[in-house]
Amino acid sequence: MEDARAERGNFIWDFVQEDIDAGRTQQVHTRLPPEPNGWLHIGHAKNIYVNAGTAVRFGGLCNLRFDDTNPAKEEQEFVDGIMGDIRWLGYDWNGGLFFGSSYFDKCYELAEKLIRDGLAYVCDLSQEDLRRTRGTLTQPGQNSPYRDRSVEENLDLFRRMRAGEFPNGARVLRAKIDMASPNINMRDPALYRILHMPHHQTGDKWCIYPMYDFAHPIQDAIEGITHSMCSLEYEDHRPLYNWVVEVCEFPNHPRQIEYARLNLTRTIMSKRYLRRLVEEGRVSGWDDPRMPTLAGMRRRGYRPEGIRDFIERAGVAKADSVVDLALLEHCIRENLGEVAPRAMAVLRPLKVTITNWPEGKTDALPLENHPARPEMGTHEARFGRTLYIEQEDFMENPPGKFFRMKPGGEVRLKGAYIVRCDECVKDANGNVIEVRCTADLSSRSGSEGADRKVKGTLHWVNAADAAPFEARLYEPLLNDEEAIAEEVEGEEAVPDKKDFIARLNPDSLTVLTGCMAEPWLTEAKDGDVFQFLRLGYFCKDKDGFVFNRTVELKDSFKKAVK
RNA sequence: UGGGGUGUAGCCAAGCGGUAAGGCCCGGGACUUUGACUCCCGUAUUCGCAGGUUCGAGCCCUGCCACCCCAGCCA
Repeated sequence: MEDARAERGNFIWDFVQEDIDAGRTQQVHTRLPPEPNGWLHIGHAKNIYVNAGTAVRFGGLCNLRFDDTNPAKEEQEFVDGIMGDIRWLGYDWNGGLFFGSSYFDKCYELAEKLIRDGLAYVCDLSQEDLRRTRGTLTQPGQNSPYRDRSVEENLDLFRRMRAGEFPNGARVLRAKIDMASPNINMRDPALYRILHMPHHQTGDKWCIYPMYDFAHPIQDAIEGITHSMCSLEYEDHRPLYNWVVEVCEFPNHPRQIEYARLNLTRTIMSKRYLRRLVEEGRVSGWDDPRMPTLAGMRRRGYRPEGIRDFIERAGVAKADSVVDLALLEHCIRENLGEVAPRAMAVLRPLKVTITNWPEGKTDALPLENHPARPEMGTHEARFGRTLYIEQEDFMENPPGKFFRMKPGGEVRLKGAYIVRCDECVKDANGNVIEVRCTADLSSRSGSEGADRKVKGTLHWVNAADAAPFEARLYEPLLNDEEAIAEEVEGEEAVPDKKDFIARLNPDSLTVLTGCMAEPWLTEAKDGDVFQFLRLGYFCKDKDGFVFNRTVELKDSFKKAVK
């Protein structure tokens, strides 16, 4: 069954298979081309799945190549973080680690070749003039007055661009294609721009940098990439991609294949805005548990297997889509449910006194770490006269079908005894502060009398052993479009969604204080995840615990106790 | 009113001329030492719309409609 799912293909694999069958592809070779201008988010996980995953599927190679052709936006911090995240997700770059910037010499050389071949020219038009002469969506552009410069003049100018003789923006190297092309990307696109700025890899060696459209196909071709997967917005760039590969006369011609990027409901997936959240201090960093970054999800306790499963189940296609967050949560829950040890803790303690249990006596009870996986062993819970249960697990005047603790009712305390609630004690304000119960001593779990059925089972902790803890409950970073629309600056009738201000759910962070039964929990390592029965998952984090309320109760129960 | 794409259930998504896979969500039931988990069962007479071809169309043809992307010296 696992195999059936793993074998389920996608349209990209069909293309690759066709190329293999037709003999066009010997060994599949793909690449991951992250731009080091931010940390990876869940959307990048799809790109990794598509590219690295395709290499895995066909027993091929995958390179990691940082697409760092624009020093203005890129930083070393991000290249380190990205490598860690890719590894964490479970992928690697068996084809090698590369930097786009290490091809700057080759790009330059090819640019000169294009000039000599009459396929590129130095254009002196200002940015504004260039924009104006490019034409519009419906009108063709006009040839640049510099379009027919001689090869010698172009070469001279281009070399002087490289030598740093001109200021930023003074000139640009353009491909000589067709200003009347209906595809605007083919209207003599810029190949090189002047940018006097040090680069995190090449320092101040260069003051001209190749554009993505020029550099990317060159990098792919040089590295022997057979299939280059990218998102839909590059479809219009494919003719240019092919043009570059052809005019540079590479023997290898990679095939660019586009797919729809991942969108998730209520989730901000724009690096630009995630970056803004970090820079404005609205979150603690790229790894804030509210962020949709891989680092943030890792801190929330999401496991890479769950994320991979999600990406795979969401599918790869060309239709624009927005995947329901519920699918991600389902995959995470399913994965965590399989691997997380069970543990008991109480978030909002309510004191319970077992009146027929002697003061000072404790009973050590074995609890399974995982009900479906006995090999995970057991741990010990100590039962005593004074316990804590969840405040929400007691109701003095419950509606029907309330299976938890109520006056006169019986419930089982998980792994221990069936207890009957005799009375509750209230404070001056009428709040219930203590519940007094009688235990059925013959009903100890595992004993003869234990098979008596009661409808409800509750988790609990022994007051004497309970260790207080704090956990942060985060809701994911939500992008509530209606609420956000109110915050849009300006008064545009139809604000561009790119102008929406990312904002945090005001209730997105709550600090919970509770009691945990098992001291071993506090000794857990960072990243360890535990399922707290019925409540959700805790992940040990560098700053304490992060709590995910991923277990939802059925509506039928919610209605019953409403 | 240019070009490139995409439209199959509430959300994803298979389908490649032979009579609509699967997952999530939702509903019902069984089970249950947590109402979770697990497990069954159910959920598109119909594939953006309209014609046409065919014994037969989600798949082919024609026309229309809707949505997304492109006018950075970003990627």
